[in-house]
Amino acid sequence: MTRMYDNNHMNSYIHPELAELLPSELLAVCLESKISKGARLFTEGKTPKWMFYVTHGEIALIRNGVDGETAYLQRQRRGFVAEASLLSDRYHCNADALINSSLIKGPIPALKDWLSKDAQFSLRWIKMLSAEVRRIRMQNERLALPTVRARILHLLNTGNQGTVFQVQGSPKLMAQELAVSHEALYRGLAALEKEGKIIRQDQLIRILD
Amino acid sequence: MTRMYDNNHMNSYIHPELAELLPSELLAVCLESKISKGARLFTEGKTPKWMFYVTHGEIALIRNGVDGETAYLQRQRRGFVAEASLLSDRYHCNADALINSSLIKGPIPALKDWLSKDAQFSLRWIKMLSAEVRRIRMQNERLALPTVRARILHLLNTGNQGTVFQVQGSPKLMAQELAVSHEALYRGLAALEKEGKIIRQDQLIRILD
DNA sequence: CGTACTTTTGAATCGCATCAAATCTGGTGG
DNA sequence: CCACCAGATTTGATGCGATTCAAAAGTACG
Repeated sequence: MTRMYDNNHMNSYIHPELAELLPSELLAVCLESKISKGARLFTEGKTPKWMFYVTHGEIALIRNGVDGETAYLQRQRRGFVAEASLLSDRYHCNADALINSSLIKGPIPALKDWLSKDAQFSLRWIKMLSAEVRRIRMQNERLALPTVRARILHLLNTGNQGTVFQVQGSPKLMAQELAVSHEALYRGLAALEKEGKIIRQDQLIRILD
Repeated sequence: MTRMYDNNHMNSYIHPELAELLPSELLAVCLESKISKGARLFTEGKTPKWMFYVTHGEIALIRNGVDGETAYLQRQRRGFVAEASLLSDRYHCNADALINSSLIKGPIPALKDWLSKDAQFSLRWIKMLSAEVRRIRMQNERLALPTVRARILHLLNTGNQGTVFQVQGSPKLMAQELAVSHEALYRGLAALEKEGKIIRQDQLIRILD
């Protein structure tokens, strides 16, 4: 359950986002790895050694509250995890695999090294972080809405461009992302569908009007 | 009501955070400016020309929902505004002054220029953005909590180190930050005080136990 | 075919938003 | 200095919406 699989040098062809972001020399020292459902990717307080990029699966940043209950800081299905810890001397939260996942990891010392000598790479990194800031701010705005209905509509309107919204993972995960109970989400979606504002088809939600 | 005051070259001595972050040549081309309560600092869709740093006052990032109601993406009393738009070709939201405010602004082309040639500056910028990402993620975690009580406790426990929490601005603004009604916040604080978990003294909240 | 999980509906309860009103506060001008 | 006003703080009452618990129906998978 908590075993890490073997590491292998990665195949850059299949990860365009990384290939565009990282200098090729850096890409060459990145490794592919896998992690099993339930395993811990890194631990709060430890010194960051690797940057992670999720290619398949789902990784969650987790903090444990005083009561022992777990709070999700971020959930990542495709993209960076802990990109904000790159220059930190310690991780600020735990990261667990919610399902079996595939990752690419890059050694942080080398990353820092390149950032400090390759200003163009730094610029790209800044751009990536800026996009992340905007994304999280949007999520903030969403969670500040008082009703389930409003949060759903906000997600449909801003989570995706165009008239079709793709549910990431499952409706239950979507409920967690909206910080509402899954029952409330199901009811909210059903209400919107009855009103003719959306049409659900499997993983897709068609937005009308 | 919407008049901008004159600009002046800034006095770097009084802003240590900026002085540590920016190269001195960049600091030299920054300007001080003031903005009146209610005035708009920048507008969604426009091309970013200036980076802003709030020294006194309060600036809010604002998006208008479909119903015309306003949603707050960020509120800044001291620190950067729109730091995530530095490399964007357009602002992603509006920014208004909630009260008369003092700002320092730096020209974005010069900032970009320096970022692309001064890797150490880029590193510091990355560090600043990373801290912002962590801060907003924390706020996310807070808003995901279902009850007013839990949000208050989360803010008290994480919003500040140590046993004393300083209310930023006013309790009403604190309520908005927690996305609860001010009545609910007052009641929540009163309940916590009656339970002996906190003691309120003006702007300070002493956390017991 | 059974087991585990998801989806859905139902009912009870609780907390919060909202509306209302009273008190308190600081600031302004007469 | 006091009268006044605008806003903040506080308390109360009501209704709605969401959580929670429960249970049924649907679905995937070995």
